[in-house]
Amino acid sequence: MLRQVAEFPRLDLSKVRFAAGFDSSFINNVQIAVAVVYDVATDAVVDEKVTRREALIPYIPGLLAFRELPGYLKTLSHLNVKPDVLLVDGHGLTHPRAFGIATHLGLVTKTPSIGVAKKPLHGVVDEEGYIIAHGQRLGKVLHHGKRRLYVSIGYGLSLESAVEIVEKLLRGETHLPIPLHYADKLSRKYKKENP
DNA sequence: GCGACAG
DNA sequence: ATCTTGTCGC
Repeated sequence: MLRQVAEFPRLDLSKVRFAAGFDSSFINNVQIAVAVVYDVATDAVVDEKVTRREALIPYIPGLLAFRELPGYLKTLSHLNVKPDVLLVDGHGLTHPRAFGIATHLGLVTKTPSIGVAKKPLHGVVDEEGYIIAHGQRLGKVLHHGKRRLYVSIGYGLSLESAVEIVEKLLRGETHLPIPLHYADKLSRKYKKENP
């Protein structure tokens, strides 16, 4: 059971202008960590950085942050635009220990964060699509086109805000919200051009 | 012991 | 995540 030791404040969306998406590609154990900052006000990418490093830990379900977080922190340190919110490929509180990679990144950087995963990891989904984990509604399943997205609180915001932000960043043609979509594209492109 | 298991 | 060809469809 999760003891609520953190607040899940509702965010003033008019003050959430820069949304960053974090994603990784791998060449064996070399992580290519990408961050793309999107300006919600002008609908444009305003910053993007790529970083490479050797991942020291293999992928183990539940321990994703141990493998990928260091790369994200390194990439984040190179950004020129400071994000208002962080979108991470993976889960936040809808995690066996209520500490997925989105939560980890948000806590370490003291920045509101959201987990956006393509597959479920923990918890049960109720009739309304909410993901119940640790006795609370910590995430929500969003249906986009024919696919689904598992959105969860990362850190520093309410589930309502997390969902509101993700839905605002969804575009008809893409599966993932734009910042993550661009981050995914950039990481693959970088890998292809820099074997 | 068995099954589940983000990226 | 990554390995991978053709193929169905807008």
